[in-house]
Amino acid sequence: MDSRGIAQSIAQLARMSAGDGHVCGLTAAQWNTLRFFARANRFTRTVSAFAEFHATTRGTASQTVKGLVSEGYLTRSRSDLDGRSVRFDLTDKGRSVLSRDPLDVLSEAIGNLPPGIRNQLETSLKRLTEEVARTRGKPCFGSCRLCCHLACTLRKPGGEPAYACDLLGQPLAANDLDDLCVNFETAQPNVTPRPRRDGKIS
Amino acid sequence: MDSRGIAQSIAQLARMSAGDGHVCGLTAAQWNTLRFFARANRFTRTVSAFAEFHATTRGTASQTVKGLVSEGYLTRSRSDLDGRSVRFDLTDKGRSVLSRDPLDVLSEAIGNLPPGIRNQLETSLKRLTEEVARTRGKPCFGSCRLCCHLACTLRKPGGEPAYACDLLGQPLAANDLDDLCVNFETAQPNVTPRPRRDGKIS
DNA sequence: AGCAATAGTATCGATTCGAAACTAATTCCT
DNA sequence: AGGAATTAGTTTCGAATCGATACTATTGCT
Repeated sequence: MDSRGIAQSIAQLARMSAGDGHVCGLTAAQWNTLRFFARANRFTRTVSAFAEFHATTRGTASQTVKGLVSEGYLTRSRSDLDGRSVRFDLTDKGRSVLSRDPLDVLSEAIGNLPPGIRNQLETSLKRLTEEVARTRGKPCFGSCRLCCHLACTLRKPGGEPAYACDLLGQPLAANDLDDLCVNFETAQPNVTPRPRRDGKIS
Repeated sequence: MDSRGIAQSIAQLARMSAGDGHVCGLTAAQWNTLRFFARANRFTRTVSAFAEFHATTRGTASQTVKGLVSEGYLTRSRSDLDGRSVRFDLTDKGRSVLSRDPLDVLSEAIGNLPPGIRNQLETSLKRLTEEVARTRGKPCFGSCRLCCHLACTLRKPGGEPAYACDLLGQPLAANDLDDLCVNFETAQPNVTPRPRRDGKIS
């Protein structure tokens, strides 16, 4: 099969797995939104970040989020650091409905792959995502663990390491490190970082 | 990353690559439709097959196809074999616009993968597609070449082989063998074929 | 203080979608 | 052969989605 065929099979796999929509009374857009807010770190659980992730406009994203708030799947709270910013968090109801995520049929199929194959798949997908994001000029949403902005300091030898985000100047808990972040940038030499508006650093 | 993360990255890759819609004046749904009719064999270029492939209803599929016909990307012709059936074919205009397919950014990224990695990716995707299709009870749309219904007869030793579809009882040209087919069934032992309504055989 | 950029919201029109009703052709069953 | 059930495709309607645009409020820069 040629590259185009493989590209289409990725698209079809995503379409097929996304479900027929309307599972548990949620639309496809709402499922995507919940998945995003379940995986994004606290700097990233915003309307703007979700809009960029979901390749839509802020207006559309705002509407979808508003619907989920009014139905009790998300809570809305203003940011202390930035008066413009609003953060959205999953409620217990939101978390519990995600246990019936229609995308799980794909997750399970992936879980059935042999570990080596699965790792290879993950690596390939990461590479493809980065490459497409680069040609599109869009951010690529990785986790802190592989991000060039992750700062790790060891208080004392043999003790617990402390993490922080270099870009935002904010501390990171150990279980924040695997969550998605808008500000992700691959930790890798010989890559000129794309221009970006800075965070709350000054 | 866990299986769920990989599943989501497949979904995100598809979303990101599908483009912001509206490229060349075509919507995302229209692009998907053109891609399908460009890859499907003549038994499969129908509204019903496309609806199943695209995980939508026949009504929606019919509307999208109707729009593409009226804009000159597809032609509509009734089937000789089945008076109910209608076949749609790409026009030259349809073929030419596909050369600017926004999905090509992903195709190119895939083309940049090392051949071994690309083959591994293709294999994994095929396996995942089959597994998801099986749990969903949906057909999986493969090409004749790997289909259990492909019949190959050799007229005379050393001559050109002749192909046919066992299920439909129809001859297949050599360049039909790589196209998508609704009736695809993996050629593989120890698999009980799922129940299906038969084709035009009798 | 003044201006530009950013985060989020609201509104409007076009498109899309799913569900259901409908026509016509075919197949199944007896 | 004849009638019921199935299948292919279309149409219509209402809800949801989306993109574009305008708007408010906050922040950053000078």
